[in-house]
Amino acid sequence: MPELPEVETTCRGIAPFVVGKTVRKVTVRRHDLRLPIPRNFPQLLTGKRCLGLERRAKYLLLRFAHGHVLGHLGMSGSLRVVSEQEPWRKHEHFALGLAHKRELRYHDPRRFGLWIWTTEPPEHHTLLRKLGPEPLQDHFTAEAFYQGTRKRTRSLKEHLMDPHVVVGVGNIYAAESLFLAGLRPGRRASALTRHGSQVLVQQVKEVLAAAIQQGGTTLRDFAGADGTPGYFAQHLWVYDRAGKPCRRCGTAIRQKVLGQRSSYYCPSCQK
DNA sequence: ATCGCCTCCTGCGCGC
DNA sequence: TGCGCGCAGGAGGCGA
Repeated sequence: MPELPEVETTCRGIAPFVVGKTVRKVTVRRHDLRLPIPRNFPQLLTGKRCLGLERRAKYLLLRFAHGHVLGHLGMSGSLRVVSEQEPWRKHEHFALGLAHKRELRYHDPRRFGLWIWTTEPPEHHTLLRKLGPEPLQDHFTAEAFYQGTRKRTRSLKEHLMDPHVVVGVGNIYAAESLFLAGLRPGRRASALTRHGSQVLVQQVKEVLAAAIQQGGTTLRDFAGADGTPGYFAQHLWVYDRAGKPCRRCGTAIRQKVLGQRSSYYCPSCQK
């Protein structure tokens, strides 16, 4: 299940097979994702050349001359490039036929993902309009993050995971960056200090950059476009380690639910 | 505006 | 082995 590094890994992995390539064929087996795949997807895309592929937050944008495909992998979505001969797996919902008898296949057991068409500039689309800054860009600053936490009563972790505050920080990387910043996930956001924000923002950037470099995190079923897993999981400090000894001090890692999501922290290393 | 809870869906691992 | 349960990497939508 993808967070920003997994989406970025996917984006980079499929780009060579997609960008500049003409869509030969569109096959949709199931339309009923979080939002329905448009019925006219095949007519819209067949014979059209993909002019660009980019990631915004955890969304993927395929640019065509007449509009954009806007995709999101949800909790369990993944894309891979396969030979068109390859038998369809369970939960593969659509395929874009590409050059050299290859196909881009979308797999999503839980169907929380979405693939839609938009003719507006994608940044104006309802789903993208209100998103916060990209964490790896310079305008995601400690000062801006600090200001956003003022008077916020929810937990620091929920705040960090809010895509309107900053995009791409999901449950794993929120836990990891809070650990590395030495901050407890359950503290009120408003209790963050300027210095705390400085450290946290720096750690968010470092953790995400490192995860991208490692090809993302594979917990259960994430794999890059060629099916290879990511290697970040072996570096996790706290995520999914409840009861296990802290890798830094040996204290048992604690688990606590915040905003309906499991949160993990070291009660000794994080204040 | 903000918060906190609910929801969508399927699969997996656990305890009995 | 089989069942029921809780939980899973996201995020929009709701009522308060």
